[in-house]
Amino acid sequence: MTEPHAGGPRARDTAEELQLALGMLVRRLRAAAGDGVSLSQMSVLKRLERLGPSTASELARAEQIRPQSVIATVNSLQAEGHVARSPHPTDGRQQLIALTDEGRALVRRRREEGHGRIAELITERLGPAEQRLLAEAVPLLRRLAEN
Amino acid sequence: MTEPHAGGPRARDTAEELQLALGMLVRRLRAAAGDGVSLSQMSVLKRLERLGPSTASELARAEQIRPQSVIATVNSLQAEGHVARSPHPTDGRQQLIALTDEGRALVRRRREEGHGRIAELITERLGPAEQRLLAEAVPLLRRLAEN
DNA sequence: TATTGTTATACTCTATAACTATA
DNA sequence: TATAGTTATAGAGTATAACAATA
Repeated sequence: MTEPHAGGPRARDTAEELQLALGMLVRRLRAAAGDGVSLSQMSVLKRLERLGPSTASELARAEQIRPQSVIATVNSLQAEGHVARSPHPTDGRQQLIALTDEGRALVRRRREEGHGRIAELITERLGPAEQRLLAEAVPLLRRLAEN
Repeated sequence: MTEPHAGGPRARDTAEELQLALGMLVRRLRAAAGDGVSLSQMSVLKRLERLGPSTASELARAEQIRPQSVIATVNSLQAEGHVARSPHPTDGRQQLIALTDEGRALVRRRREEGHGRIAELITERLGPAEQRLLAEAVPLLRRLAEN
């Protein structure tokens, strides 16, 4: 019964527990998404804040979803006044999507409020050492999620 | 500008990064869900394996979703032969939901295969020390997700 | 009356396929 | 022909509201 060098049962157990926790956390967050802005919408708004004005393709690549899916989200955000489209200066096929002032204010407000439920949970349920451990682990999750 | 005693900016940053990584990971896992069994379906199957035969209410509580939502998932699992319903022995209102032999075999097979994409990602992208760190952090995520 | 399960319906999120406009 | 954006449509996942059956 030799162990696989880099993983073995531990990786498998971690995977199972992680998947379970992931599902539950996402459900909890979705249920708690306030302000009338859904998780996906918020994700796109934050992405625009980081990237600046972007095309649908760029957003889709960053979010790891299809351009068609991003467009659906962008349409709803535009209808609510959080983003605006403008024609690309040189390529007539492209549309630049950008935060409106209102969208930017929404993201800022959300950040100041502590990112809602998840920050509350972290401070309520984890001690200082555990919070540090979690902070170290999050970049690893990020690596798992990246393309 | 006094800091909250147990959190402060660190918890807020962790929350933001965690939420971003969470969304991306779930999308990646959903896209990779094989075997014709979705993430929610698999979650219910695993839950039944842990809990044994359960009522819809019990499952809903464990999964943190509404009984109506669990019933939709159970209906699809039953149509595919992975679970079966039987009347509760003493309470005529309740239905016991249990894994069929086929459902049990599916969960076992999935575990032997290493829980699919997520275990692969862990062994491919993280070194041994990072895997240990992640394994320590997963129970914390679990705590955040619990009721 | 309270509890359990259920059906009907709707919304979010994402996908695939097919179309339009521009390069 | 290739690329960017888009529309149409569908399926998973979950919610609320309303109802039926049983306790």
